[in-house]
Amino acid sequence: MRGTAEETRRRILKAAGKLFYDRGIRNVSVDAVAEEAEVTKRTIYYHFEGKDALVAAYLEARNAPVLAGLQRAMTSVEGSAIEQTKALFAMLAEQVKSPAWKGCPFARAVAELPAELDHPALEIAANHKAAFEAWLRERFAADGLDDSPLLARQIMVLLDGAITEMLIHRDAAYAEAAAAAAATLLSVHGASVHDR
Amino acid sequence: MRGTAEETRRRILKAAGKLFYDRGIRNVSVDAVAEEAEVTKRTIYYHFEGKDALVAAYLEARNAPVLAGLQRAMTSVEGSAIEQTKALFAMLAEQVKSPAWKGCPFARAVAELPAELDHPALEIAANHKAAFEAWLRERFAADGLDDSPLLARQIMVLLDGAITEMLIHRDAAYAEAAAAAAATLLSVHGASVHDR
DNA sequence: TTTAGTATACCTACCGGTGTATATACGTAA
DNA sequence: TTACGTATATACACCGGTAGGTATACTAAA
Repeated sequence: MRGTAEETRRRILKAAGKLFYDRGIRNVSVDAVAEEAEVTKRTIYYHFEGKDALVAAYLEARNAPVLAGLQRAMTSVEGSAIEQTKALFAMLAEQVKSPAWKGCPFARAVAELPAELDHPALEIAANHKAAFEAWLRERFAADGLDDSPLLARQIMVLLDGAITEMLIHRDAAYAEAAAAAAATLLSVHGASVHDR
Repeated sequence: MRGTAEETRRRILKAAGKLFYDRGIRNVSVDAVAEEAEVTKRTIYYHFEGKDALVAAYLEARNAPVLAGLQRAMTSVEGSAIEQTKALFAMLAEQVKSPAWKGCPFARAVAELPAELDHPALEIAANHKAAFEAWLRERFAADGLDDSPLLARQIMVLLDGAITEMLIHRDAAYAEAAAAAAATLLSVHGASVHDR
């Protein structure tokens, strides 16, 4: 059997994504990915240089969709920066209800991979986080908020903090607490509920 | 050769702690722990039921010292809740400078271990986080702050968020942003810089 | 016929874990 | 004090399973 190379590659990546995210990178063997993708291990090594490259490709593939999801969570609601930021944390609170939710794939990859081995995945994760922070900065600056670089950074901290706490406690209350904190910070920096 | 059992056990735990924290739990074999502890693997399995039990014991051993460190970071400075909370994040900003710093061992364990396997370490991590949150709650209530449960929760989010971001970016700026956010939240909830 | 892609089978290293022999500390009785 | 028995503690050697990775033969499309 032989589909196109691109199709096979996508199937491998999809299987890898599911398993890596669900069980953790080091807990998933290349054999397991092969079985999930209904492909032999040799085929995986035809398409990817090794497990590390597969992991990097997995994170790379997650980057754009996750970023888009975060942005959509905010822009899909009409309203000020405060209301949109609240929507962001509301989405988080919603996600934790699903047992399949396992936190942020990028943060988990960094937590799992020893830094000194400079795994290619580490840079991908850092770029992902930096990208959303930059997007937030623009968003807040567009609303004319004071010190949007600091504000964006603080929202990132709240976001990843809420994810971490929810992963540990499996309790949406942390997303709600983070939402309230975000609203407070935004209003202090000049945001009002009704502008824009 | 034979020291006391307690001494050997401590040596194993010390070695396990160093390696698990430095490289990640799944990246460290029992053999590696044995070598680091200058003990044979069989000795480890005499003292611990298995790797899972060793991991649990490692986290259990970290609980009290880490908690004490966090509390000391706050109580060692004179001043209001705001000043003490700032000191907490200042300690974090200091730690990230060390290359040996690898974030929160509890959060990393949770990120690395698949939840559905209900590894004993997961509960230990959750209890640790809950314990510091409870302590913060008491601390803030003692200062007469509004809604100390919410406030404590928000500080926890900022704390673990700052740790996550710093682990990813290796940049103390996130601890500083978190410190500023914490100060803002505290003052909104009734804290002043000079009370107490 | 060539060549990109897939399958079978296999390799070596190392994983967590164990069977068993041995060495030492310590309570007990002469 | 000494001799001894026993529980405790460590060492050595080993196990089956599985990890990441590969040699090679085959297959199907161009």
